[in-house]
Amino acid sequence: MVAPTPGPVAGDHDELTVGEVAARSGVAVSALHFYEREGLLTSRRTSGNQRRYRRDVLRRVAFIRVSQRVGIPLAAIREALASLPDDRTPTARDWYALSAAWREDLDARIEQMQRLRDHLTDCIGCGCLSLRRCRLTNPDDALGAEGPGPRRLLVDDGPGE
Amino acid sequence: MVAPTPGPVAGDHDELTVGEVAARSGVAVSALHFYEREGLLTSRRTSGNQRRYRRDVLRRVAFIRVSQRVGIPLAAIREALASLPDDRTPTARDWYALSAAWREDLDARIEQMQRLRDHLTDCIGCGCLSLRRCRLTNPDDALGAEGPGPRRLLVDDGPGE
DNA sequence: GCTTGACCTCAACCTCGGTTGAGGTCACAC
DNA sequence: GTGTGACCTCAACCGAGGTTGAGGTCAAGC
Repeated sequence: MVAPTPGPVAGDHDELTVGEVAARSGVAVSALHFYEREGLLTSRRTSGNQRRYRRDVLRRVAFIRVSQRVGIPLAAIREALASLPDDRTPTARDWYALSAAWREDLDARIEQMQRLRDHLTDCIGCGCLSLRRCRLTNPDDALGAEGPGPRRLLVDDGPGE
Repeated sequence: MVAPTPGPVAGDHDELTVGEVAARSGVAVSALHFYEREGLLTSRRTSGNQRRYRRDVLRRVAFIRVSQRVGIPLAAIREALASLPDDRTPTARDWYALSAAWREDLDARIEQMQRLRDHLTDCIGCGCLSLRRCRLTNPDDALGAEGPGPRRLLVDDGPGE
């Protein structure tokens, strides 16, 4: 069903068809089209209007999926990828700079999660989760990619309870 | 704008109106309605069909927001909350059991992120991100609440490159 | 030269987590 | 008893991140 059929594969070329990219990356063709529409990928077109990708598209797609997996929205991934050269295959140095930037973001997220883990049980158990002094309710992060809804989590518990 | 207006507040009651819950939790009234429709919250109705919440709804809402913040979908939060007694105010013990279950999930997520962080730079830089042996591409987690799309991240890099 | 599967575009639809607005009711204060 | 603001329901809409399907083209193999 995938590559080793005797169908039309680009075979020995060093450009990849959209189907090949899909098979190798595990991402649906429709998603690759979508990523291209959204400006995360680019492709050359053949005379017959079919997409041909440079091999480094695989690394781009991998970067996209890994980034999404940790909760980074596509818009932010697009911005990050925009720092890569569009006209040539990015070097290891290019990728290094990119991933180093992500590292900071990841560090912050990990720290936030650890804080959450370390205080979840006692905070929920004792009721302070709804108090303004609780560390969990303090939106002190600058990740900018949290979930939907208001940025502040909880603000007040009043005099009661 | 919040509680101390001379408007209609439930005041000294120990039940809360939807507006009071919204003000104290930092969650919009529309979101509270939504949570109730989705079965995450319950309320009593007055003779005039208005919602009245027990005070422990604040802790429920806090739990919902904290959980969402780490990427847990509402459906999973609803299931977790279903383990709380619906007819009485949950005890500290009830909450403890709930948050303990979340802890495991959090531990797994943190570990996954750390693995990602520790291998992101070298994997992307060296190109192994697209290789099947890469640890980042290994979907060995059992979190069940990852992003959309295929669960496997990358499967193959072929003989080239 | 024809078949067949991979490819193309475009529009519609989907889930999630809500928000917005219309049209109407409730309840507290004066 | 009337005004005002908080409340009610219901339906429509939003943005993110895609998928699905219709209708048509391209290209490799026989």
